[in-house]
Amino acid sequence: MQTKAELTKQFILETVAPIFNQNGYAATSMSDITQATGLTKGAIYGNFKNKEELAISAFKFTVKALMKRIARHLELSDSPIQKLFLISDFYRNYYDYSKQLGGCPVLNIGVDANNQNTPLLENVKIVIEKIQDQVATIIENGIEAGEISTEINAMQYAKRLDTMIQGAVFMTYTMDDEFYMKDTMNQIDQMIHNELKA
Amino acid sequence: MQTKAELTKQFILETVAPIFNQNGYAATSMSDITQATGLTKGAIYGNFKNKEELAISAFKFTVKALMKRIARHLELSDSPIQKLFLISDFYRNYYDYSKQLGGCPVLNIGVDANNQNTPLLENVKIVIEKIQDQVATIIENGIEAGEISTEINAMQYAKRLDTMIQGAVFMTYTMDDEFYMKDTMNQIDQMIHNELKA
DNA sequence: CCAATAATATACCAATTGGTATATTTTAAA
DNA sequence: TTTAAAATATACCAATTGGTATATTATTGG
Repeated sequence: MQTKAELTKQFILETVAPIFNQNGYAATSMSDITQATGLTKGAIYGNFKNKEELAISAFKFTVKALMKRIARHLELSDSPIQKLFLISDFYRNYYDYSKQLGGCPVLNIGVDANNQNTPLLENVKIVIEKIQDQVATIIENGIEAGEISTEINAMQYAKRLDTMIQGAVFMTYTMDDEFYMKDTMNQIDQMIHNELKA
Repeated sequence: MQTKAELTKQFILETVAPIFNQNGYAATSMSDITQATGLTKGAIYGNFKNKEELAISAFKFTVKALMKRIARHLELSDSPIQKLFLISDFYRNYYDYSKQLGGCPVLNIGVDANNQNTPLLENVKIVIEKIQDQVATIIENGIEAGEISTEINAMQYAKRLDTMIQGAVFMTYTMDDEFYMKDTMNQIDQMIHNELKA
């Protein structure tokens, strides 16, 4: 059984995470947080050392939910190459899903923290590396399974896919137009077909 | 001859633009601005209505410089397809150049203004559309000149290029690693060769 | 060189910022 | 049910926020 405090901490994070994600670090005030949670400063500062620790925890909270969701989606197939198609499939609906999170945490916090909040930025970097490692592993498994050409540099392609996806997320949000997301995913599917397949 | 006030206005913009671009709107305070310029609030508010107008003017100032630089680079060839290669060529060195601007204004202000500052976001949208129109025009000229396949949808490809470039800018800045920029530009060159060429 | 005006500096405003010390309430084990 | 401890609320802090009214200084055309 969870203690009351653990539940409160959880509640604060799930309430505050989308706010930080939407507004950014500086534009989110402690009074935004007390207002949204209905709690007082005592409760917030009792559970988190300061604003920065809260922002980092909130980022981790959002990323954890996102990663779990992706991982679950990738379970729909065991085939490495099909898993790659499942990634583009996941991002086809990412605009709607990520809106619930307050936007894409990697993009938003990545840009927001740049030259602003070093510890926060470090956490974003770690997440990006983790994602790319996972995609690279899928590609490597595909090569071993004979599904993907041995010519392919797994990490390079993982980074290419990640770069294209982040570009599509940025354009989709900024222009408020899902065309970018959908078209980029079509482009990625074509890449998998034409360049990656053995 | 420019009046003293016009020179001051110019000076404020060139001093303040990179600060807004780096920090974002909320994280840039009026005292940051007075400190950086060495001017007082009287001078700032005498030249700009308020913080928002200053931020918008600063964004336009940066974009103007950037667009001029790109336009000049594209003058190096008259051939549409060579102009496309010149675009990727320009962005190969974009990390170093854009650092002087305080980062990529489209990416930084685009993300920062999302759900935060509607007038600022509108200005970012207009810039993105303008850029895409220009690229689409180059592609259309290439089709007319017989350099580019008639199968190509100019605007779709302009958006794809823009999306990939923005993704590369984001990854390069967030990871502080130019690999993303360089590799994406190689990828774009390959696309031009393999998909666009007539 | 002078006067009208434009430009900038100064001093101030209420509101809000992140954070803390302390008081109060709630929790949970005995 | 009592009680020690944990969790939350309250009241406060100095510093900073964006912005303004007014005083002072520069500028520039005649």
